[in-house]
Parts: sequence; C-alpha cells; structure tokens
Amino acid sequence: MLCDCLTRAARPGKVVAMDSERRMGAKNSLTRAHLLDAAEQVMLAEGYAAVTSRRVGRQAGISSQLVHYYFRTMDDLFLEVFRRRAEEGFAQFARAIAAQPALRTIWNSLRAGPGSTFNLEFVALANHRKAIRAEMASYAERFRSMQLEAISSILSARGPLPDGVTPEVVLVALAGVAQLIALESALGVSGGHTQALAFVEQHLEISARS
Amino acid sequence: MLCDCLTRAARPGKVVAMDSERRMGAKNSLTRAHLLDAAEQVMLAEGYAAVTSRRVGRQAGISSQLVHYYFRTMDDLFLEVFRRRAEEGFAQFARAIAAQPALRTIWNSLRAGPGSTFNLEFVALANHRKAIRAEMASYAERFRSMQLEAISSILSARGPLPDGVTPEVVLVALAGVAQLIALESALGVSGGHTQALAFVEQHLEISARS
DNA sequence: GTCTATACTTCGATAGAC
DNA sequence: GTCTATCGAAGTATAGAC
Repeated sequence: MLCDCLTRAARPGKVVAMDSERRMGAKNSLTRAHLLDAAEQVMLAEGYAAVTSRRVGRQAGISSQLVHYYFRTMDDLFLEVFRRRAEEGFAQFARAIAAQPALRTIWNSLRAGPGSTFNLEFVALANHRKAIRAEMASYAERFRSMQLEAISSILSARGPLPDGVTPEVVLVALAGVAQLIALESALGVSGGHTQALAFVEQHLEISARS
Repeated sequence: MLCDCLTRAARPGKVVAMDSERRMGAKNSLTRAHLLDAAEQVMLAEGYAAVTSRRVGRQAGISSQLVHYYFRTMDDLFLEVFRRRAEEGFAQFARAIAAQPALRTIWNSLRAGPGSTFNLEFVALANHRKAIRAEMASYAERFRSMQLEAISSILSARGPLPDGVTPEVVLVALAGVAQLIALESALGVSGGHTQALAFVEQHLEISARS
C-alpha cells in the first residue's frame, strides 16, 4: 500500500544511461501536465491513498504505464504535484501582497493554506514519507517568513503593539484560526466558527483604517 | 488500496444468523483489545494507509484473519480504534477539568487535539470515509461544547471580556494555535512557535491569578 | 510517445479444519 | 478461538512492440 516497491535493483544498463537506463518523458510534455492534473483531482476527491498509477492513468484517459514513463516512482509524482501547487501559491501570495499590502491579504492566503482539504492530504502524506516531509517543511518555512515580513511591516505602520504581542504572535494566531476552521469545516464541525470569523473580520477592518 | 472490497454479497446463510451468518468475536475479548492496540501502533508509526489486516495481525503476533473475525471490515476496525481513543480523551478531560477548572487545563487538552500526529491521521482518513467522518464530527462537536461550557464559566469568573471577545472566540483561538503548533512540529516547522507559546502562557497565568 | 503484456507483491475477505 | 488455504482484485514497476 503506497508500498515499499523501491525494490528491483538498477540493472546493468545498455549503452546510453548515466545513472538510470530507463527512458523518461520530458518535463515540458503536455501529457505530463495532464497526469499532474489528474493526480490532483484524484487526491482532492478521494484522498492521497487513492492516488495510484492505475487510478491516475484512468483519470487522465491514458494507460497507467505512462505514469511510470513520466515519473519514476509514485513518490516522484507526489513531489511534483506538491511543488507545482507550492510554487503557484508562493507566486500568488507575492503578487497579492505587492498589490495590496494589508492584513486581509494575509488572512485570505492563510485560509487557503495547510488547513484546506488539499494541503491536509499532503500533511498526512508527509507524516510518513521523508522526501515529501522535507519538501513541505522547507516550503512552509519559506512561506512563513515571507508572511512574517509582510505582516511586520503592516503592523508597524499601525504604531506599537500591545504588551507581549509580536508580529509572530499575530501571524501564528491568524494561521491557527484559519487552519482550524478550514479543517473542521471539512469535517462538518462548525462550533464557534461564526464568532471567531466575526472577531477577525472586525480587526482586519480596524487595521485597514488605521 | 483501502479498497472497495465491499463487494462479495452476503450469501444464503445457514441457520443461526439474524443479520449476518458470519461468526464474530466477543467485544470483551482480550485478543480483540490486542488487535486494537496493534492497529493504533501501526497507525501512529506508519500512517493509516499502513493499517492493513495483515500488518495489524503481524503487529499483534497473530494471524491476519483474526482481524476479520473480530471486525467485519477494516472500516469497523478504524471506527473502534477511534471510539476507544475518543472515549478515553473525553473522560480524561472531564476528570481534569473537574479537578482543576482553569484555562491551563483546557489548553493542555487542546494540545493533544486534532493537530497531534494521531488525530491528524484520523482527520485525513475521515476526509474520504463517510462513516468515520460522521463519528469524528459528532465527537468533535461534543468535545467542543464541553470545552465551551468549561471556558465560559472560567472566563466569567474573571469579569467582563473585551469588546467582541466571546468565550467561543477564545476557545477557537486557543484550539487553533494549539493545533497549528502540533501540526507544524510534526513537520519540522517551528517559525513563531516560541513567541506564540510565550504569549499564551502569559495569559494563562494572568487568568489563574485573577 | 503510447500501448500491450506481464512479473511480482499485497490486499480484503471467506471457507473450513482443528 | 485460532489456524491454513485460497479467491479475486488491485497495486508498482518493467520490457518491448509499434
């Protein structure tokens, strides 16, 4: 199951290869992109455990073996799916915060963050897959420090913060609330969400006016 | 993969059965408890996707078929594992809050909540398994309202809250921060945690003294 | 680049001996 | 209650024809 099929030693090789003799599709292939799309769809709809080569192939309308032509292992596929989303999210945040440097911009980006269905799958997956965990951690830290920089400059424009409240505290609190609400919503739990959201909204506005 | 083997129709039946002819082990069996323990261990160490009947059997040191003797399907096994943990957590919180009705008690219980490795697995699992999602949602709501009751009485003893701050807001914020930190720690991310924890600690103390 | 064929593994679940 | 034997489905991955 998502198994340990990292068996099968690299065999002699024929002529061409440098590290692996295996053929591998080009990075810019359109089919490759379709496979990544398909993997995302399956992951979103049925969870990471349902992302198998057969399932992805079927979703993309092509044979499952092509998955292995473009990605050596399923882990490679997962990594590429994650990277693509991460880069996209990263760029999106940079654009948004440049266009409108406000608390609300940060809040919005947090609500699409690791609590959302999609990223939750990755967190769960990462929990037991070294390569993916490393990639996620590195991305999360980069993202966090980018957000921190943004929120620091926004808050400092408002004057001094209350005692003990640092930009880090505000950011972690906002991120925590956003994530909790996203995660619980996915489960069908909603207790306290309305009031918490109202409270955040209230303070976003204050900041915008200050 | 965690598959759709809900096939195989219930066949004719022999004599005894009321609903299912299949034999099934007693709820109070010691072996059954061992299987639940084993399932927990595997889930914690390798993720829910690794919880297969064979793996659980091996972990418990018995044949994998006994899993099906005590649990009709793997979903039944997951549900029982969850229920056992949930009941335990529920009782533990009730005891703790009765012994020491303080913000810190609530905070401590939150830190063992859905952000922790174990519960995270369940959230991910629940995301795409109706039966488990329903069970989790019901438990989470019960737990949330129990916590809300506790925090309301603790906060009201401190006098009026600032404008817009309700017990719900405090609870969601605390739960969110606790969960974020737990989840990120599992990933190896730590940005802002120290300061957020310090801030919470500071206010827990204030409340305890008030 | 895409397909078919295939090797090998593991899974859930059941039947039936003891 | 526990085991062995077994079925059928699905998984990862590779080889090779076209």
